[in-house]
Amino acid sequence: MTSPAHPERERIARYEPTEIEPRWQARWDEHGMHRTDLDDPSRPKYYLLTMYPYPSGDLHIGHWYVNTPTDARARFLRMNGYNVFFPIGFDAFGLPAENAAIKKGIHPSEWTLKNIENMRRQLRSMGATFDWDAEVVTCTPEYYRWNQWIFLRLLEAGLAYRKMAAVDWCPKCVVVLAREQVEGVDRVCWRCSTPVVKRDLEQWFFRTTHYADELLDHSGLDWPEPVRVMQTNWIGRSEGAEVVFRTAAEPHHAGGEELRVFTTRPDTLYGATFMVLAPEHPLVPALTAPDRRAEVEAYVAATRRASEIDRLSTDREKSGVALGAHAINPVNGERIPIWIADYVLATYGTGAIMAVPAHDERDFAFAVRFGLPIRRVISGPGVADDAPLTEAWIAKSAEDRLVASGPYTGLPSPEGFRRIVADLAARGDGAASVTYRLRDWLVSRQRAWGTPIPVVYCEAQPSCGIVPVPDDQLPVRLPDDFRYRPEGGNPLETTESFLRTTCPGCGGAGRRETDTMDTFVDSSWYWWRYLTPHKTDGPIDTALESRWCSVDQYTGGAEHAVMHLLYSRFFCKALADLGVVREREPFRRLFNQGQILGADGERMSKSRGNVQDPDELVSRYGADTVRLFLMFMGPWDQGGPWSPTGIDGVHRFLRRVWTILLDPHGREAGDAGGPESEDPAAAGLALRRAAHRTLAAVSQDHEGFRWNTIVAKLMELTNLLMRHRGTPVAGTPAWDEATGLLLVMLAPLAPHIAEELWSRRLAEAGTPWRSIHTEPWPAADPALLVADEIDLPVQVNGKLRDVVRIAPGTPEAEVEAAALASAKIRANLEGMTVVKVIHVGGRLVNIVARPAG
RNA sequence: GCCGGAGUGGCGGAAUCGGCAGACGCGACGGUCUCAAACACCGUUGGCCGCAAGGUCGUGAGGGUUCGAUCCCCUCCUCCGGCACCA
Repeated sequence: MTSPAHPERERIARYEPTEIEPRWQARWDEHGMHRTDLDDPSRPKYYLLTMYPYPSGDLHIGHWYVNTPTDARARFLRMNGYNVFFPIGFDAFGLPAENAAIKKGIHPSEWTLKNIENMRRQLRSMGATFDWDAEVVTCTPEYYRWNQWIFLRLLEAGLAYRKMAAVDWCPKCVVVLAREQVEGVDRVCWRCSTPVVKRDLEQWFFRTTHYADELLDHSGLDWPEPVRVMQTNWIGRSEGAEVVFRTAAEPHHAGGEELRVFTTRPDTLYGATFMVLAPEHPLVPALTAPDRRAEVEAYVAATRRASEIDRLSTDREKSGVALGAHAINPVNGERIPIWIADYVLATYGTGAIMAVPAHDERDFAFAVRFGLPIRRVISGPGVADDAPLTEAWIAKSAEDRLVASGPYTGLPSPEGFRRIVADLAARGDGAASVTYRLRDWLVSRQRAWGTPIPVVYCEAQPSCGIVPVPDDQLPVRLPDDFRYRPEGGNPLETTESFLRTTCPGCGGAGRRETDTMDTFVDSSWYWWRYLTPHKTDGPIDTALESRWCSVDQYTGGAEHAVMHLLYSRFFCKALADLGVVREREPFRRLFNQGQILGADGERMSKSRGNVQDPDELVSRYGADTVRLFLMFMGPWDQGGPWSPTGIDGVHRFLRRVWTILLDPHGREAGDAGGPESEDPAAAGLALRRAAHRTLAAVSQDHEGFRWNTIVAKLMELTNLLMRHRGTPVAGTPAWDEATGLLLVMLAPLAPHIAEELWSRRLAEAGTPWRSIHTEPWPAADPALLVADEIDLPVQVNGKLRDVVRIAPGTPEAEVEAAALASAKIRANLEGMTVVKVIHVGGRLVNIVARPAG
């Protein structure tokens, strides 16, 4: 590297990020620069939240992709005068720790805490401004105690309750399986390949449906439209009616049982030609005729092996079985057969539908498959009332009207809807009703590595039943000594020290609940805990919550668009109603960054072996280069497969900045004659203009998280400075202004190199050190943003033919005259007649012309 | 399958109130420096035709609206995220 032939380049030290970066990180720590004074009233607050990571063991490049741009925003906002709170923590309960524990025979807590230790170190190497004093680790009793406290409050409020629900069960491992543990189309256990079965268990739920309508309301939230749409569809509000059918008497069944169906189209009630129950519907056994029993039971068993995604696939051929029973249509007394089919879900509506094949696609497919009657009861304008149907007729127009519907025949469809519902309601055979696709949140997990659900089953005689653990006995701690047994099962069920307790009600024998909570519970309120992570007399400091919430900006992956964000919104509303917090919405503004995939285009995971280790890149290029490269790769919301191609370009850019700042007068061997001939004053003005244009654009790009274009613009400015290096412009006040702005603009993105060069600049000027990260973000000078001439494209029939140079504000007529005067344009208009001239002010002129004659 | 998103040079991407497609970077090619190489710096770089001037095609495919479409509408293809026990 030291060639005597290059004396110029030896004047400055080489850019050595591995030397610079740890030095500044230590200095920032010493100065406590990133500890937020939550009580500072002098500056406006800004709560910047990034989704906390799962401590999987090693940081991969995806963590950098998620966190370093957010850190750039934190730094940018501080320079803009905000008191920024930017905390970090660990989402520390979950399945991988249990898997590791089973594999290595260690306690999941040991595995988790070790991972956290390593990840803290790696996170620090980003040079991110996390406030580590606020750190939260959800697997600590200090944290999960308050999960339990919140659970108890929800229980008291009737927002937590128990009911039966089906789980996927591996009979061989004797465990409940997560969805990702059920593999393949034949749905077998990931460990032992045993076919998975459904098992019904009594489980705990949170009543998210209580807030369904409020959750549909996203007003006042600055969230990406796709997320709002996905949540709206997920909640899936449907307005319709419940209609009460009754079962008919059969040799095997007395009849008269109520069968409630939910329908969004009560106006098609006369078209119901059969009824379909979910195979899990409680009346199925009673309704099944003896000669159908074998077939029905086989079908129910088969359904319980299928996933919901398969069941709802419209791609698949419809399947089902008739029960050999009938229902009576309340409007016309008609007997229609009752079937079961897996496309009807027990968890939606009433678990039963009236099938109107003429006007529902799924029912149509089912009727065709099984030869069931299809009866048109809605027709449109210009269509015969009995026109045959080749597909379901779904609300073709506002003028649709009822046909073959008894007294309702001829009514417009909406009117028929209202009248039929009103008449059913008057007779007690139905009522208008709203159903949601959203289900209550099943929070029970049959796992050992999670928050114990704080209830006790009293085993005294007489029994107190299910007794909540009193607040003063919280936390219910996980045992330190549980063992995963080779024969499987939830270890909590066999850990006597945990299991055996006394009933808080009567003091008699009691058994602890062994279900733990879904880890989404942890992540549904962690941002409040960041404000006071060690508070012991409650989960949340209300005064700080009032002051700091809602979160001003939340950033995280789009994979959380629905569940995590919806659960968090549910928690916020429930806790607001309980008086624990004041705000009803947790996150005012949301941004979804994309995901970095492995080089193979698949999600990065250890098992796939496609994980990119950032440490390696950091030691080779430095954190600043890695940060900048991730921001430069493309739009932040896009993500994409990992490829290091191009990281050298970003590194070269930083080296050029280094060279420009430390050696402004140097020349490189390959430099051309250079712009010495240029007028230095004019060049200086051009430089200032470029710097201020860059500043204006960069400031704007920050608001939209457009890191890639910020970096590109800084590169352009740098290229311009490079051209003036070694010319009389270098070292002038214009040069100093431009290089100063460059450093300030670079500071949020590449904080170490900016700080280093800034400190040298201050030292050279004899000014005492002040961190560049406390510099105020400058405002662009509007006078320098206006160009003194514009190159205006001129088109003929939409094709670019010439460019004319005009002064801004030139009157339209003059611009058009100039365009028409151009020799190239005249040549293109040869033999043509100008039809019209379209002039988009300051943007372009388009001359529309036709062949003459 | 359903819901949501994305397809632009050899590669990552830029430009969307409908107005110069390809900014910036990688790679490649040529040059300066060097005994040489590396580094650094300067220049060229969408395809096709042309010595050039210039022309022409071109933003996943096909159609439409418009003076003008990467951008709006319709149909289709591919990939990514989610689908309720991964986080």
